[in-house]
Amino acid sequence: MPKELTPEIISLAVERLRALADETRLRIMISLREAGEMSVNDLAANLQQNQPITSKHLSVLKQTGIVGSRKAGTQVFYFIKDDTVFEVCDLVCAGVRRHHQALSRSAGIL
Amino acid sequence: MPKELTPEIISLAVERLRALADETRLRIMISLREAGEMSVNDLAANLQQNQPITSKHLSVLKQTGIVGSRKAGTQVFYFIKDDTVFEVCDLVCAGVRRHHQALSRSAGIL
DNA sequence: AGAATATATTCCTGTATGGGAATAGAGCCT
DNA sequence: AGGCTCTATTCCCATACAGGAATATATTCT
Repeated sequence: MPKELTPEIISLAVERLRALADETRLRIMISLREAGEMSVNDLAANLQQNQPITSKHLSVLKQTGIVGSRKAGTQVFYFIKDDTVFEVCDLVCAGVRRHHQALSRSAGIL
Repeated sequence: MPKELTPEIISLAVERLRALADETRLRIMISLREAGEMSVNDLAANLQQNQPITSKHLSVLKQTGIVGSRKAGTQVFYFIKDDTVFEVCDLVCAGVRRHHQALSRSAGIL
């Protein structure tokens, strides 16, 4: 845990966690991680989701500083701005796996 | 990112992120990290929150495997079960700080 | 058993939010 | 300018959820 855990930092951390705690947004992050950068339409197609919804989710991610954007003509390319979110995802997934396996074990025992 | 990112793992990761993405629950985690383990009432007092609310949040954290509990008489002591959440918090807070500082800098320039 | 304490659960309410549909805005092209 | 493509925004609806109050459950003690 960081040195100074002020209420403001806590609040911002919650905001960032909330931004990641959504399936569509997490899938956006996964796509961006793989592709480097993507336009809104490409992302929407990749997620099999509407363009407006994709755009809205991207704005949430951008607001918290997780992703950035680059304009190229009529398109807007989004990219991951803060690489630490990858480590966050890795850690969360690792924890999920452990918990999942523990549950499977106890279910097997029962 | 872990090797196999199945829909199930993604869904579980979202569930765990959601569990952390709440100010009260994050403060519970901070308290537990500092104290090792705490009873529900102690936590409620520490958070200056009702006992039922604290209990409800603890059940959310427990459901996702983030915390565990130990019964001692009429009391129930909760403790952190998955240490990776600390690293998650550290990473998120670090990212938040960077973003926050970047915003401060650009605000100073303007 | 009855009282007291500690925890969990239920019901209710207001708010926040994800998704859908329609629309507005921005930039390129002829 | 007009049309076209891409993106952002708005409105609406249904759902989820945090918080509060009251209550139920469990355990210890006399």
